Amino acid sequence: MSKQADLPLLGQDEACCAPMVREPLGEADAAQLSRMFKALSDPIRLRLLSLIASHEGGEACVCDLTDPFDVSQPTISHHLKVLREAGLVGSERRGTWVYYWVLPEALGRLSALLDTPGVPEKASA
Amino acid sequence: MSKQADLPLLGQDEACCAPMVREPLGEADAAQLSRMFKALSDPIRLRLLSLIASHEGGEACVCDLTDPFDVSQPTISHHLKVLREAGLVGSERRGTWVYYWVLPEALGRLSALLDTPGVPEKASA
DNA sequence: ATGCTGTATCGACAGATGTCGATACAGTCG
DNA sequence: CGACTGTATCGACATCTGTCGATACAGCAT
Repeated sequence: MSKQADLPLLGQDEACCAPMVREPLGEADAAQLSRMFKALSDPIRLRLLSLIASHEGGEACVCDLTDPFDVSQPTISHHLKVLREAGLVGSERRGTWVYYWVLPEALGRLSALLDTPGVPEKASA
Repeated sequence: MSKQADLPLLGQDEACCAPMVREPLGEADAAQLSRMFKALSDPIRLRLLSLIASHEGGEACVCDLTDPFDVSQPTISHHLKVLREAGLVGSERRGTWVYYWVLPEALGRLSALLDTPGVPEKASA
């Protein structure tokens, strides 16, 4: 995590949305999107994200997120930071605990990008 | 991010599909999905994928995929291999040229995973 | 066969990433 | 205040990743 330090956070506003099946990505869009996908490219981060997203109330305390994994607390903290800096989650300290929640717009944009029009895709029953 | 060499290709069949907002990912699913996201975590691969996906006929020759980038031909070949081994694209040699196409099911599964029920998400007009 | 073009593989290297233990910081509770 | 718990940062390290030039391989053309 060195290059990209100067980027504030990933904005919730930039980056294209149309399915990539429609038109080629520009360099800038690709750069930004790739940083979000990179945040999803680790199994622990993926599980963290799903734990947060599926936690009741839509948010989870770090204390809930450390136990399920076999890695150290600093490592979890590091992964949470990556998710946060990718713009995928938000966080806030409330008293003793720090809470994380998913930013649905970010996930939604990635989902839309990967959407493949024309494929049934299970008709989310 | 270490073990994974022994995995053949990413199967088109395993891995969960339900939005991660619904329930936490298991370790196995997370591992497989993370490898797909890792393939998307590079700007060049993202642009390659979108070039392939949006190319007429749904497939593109490597010869069409090399020029648009500032990197060497071996590097493009490497990135295409990563996409292929992640199960995101298929490829075939036809005479002199090698063609790549997107595997919509794979993208669709990732899209579904990231889908955030309850967010308008632009109502794909 | 010989050469030529398109694509893949190899070996090497700089830089990025995940992990850890140690430690600093933030709040709460005696 | 001082001790204690929860979380973040730091520095170090092994491994992984993207990139290159060199080269091998595949198929067409001469």
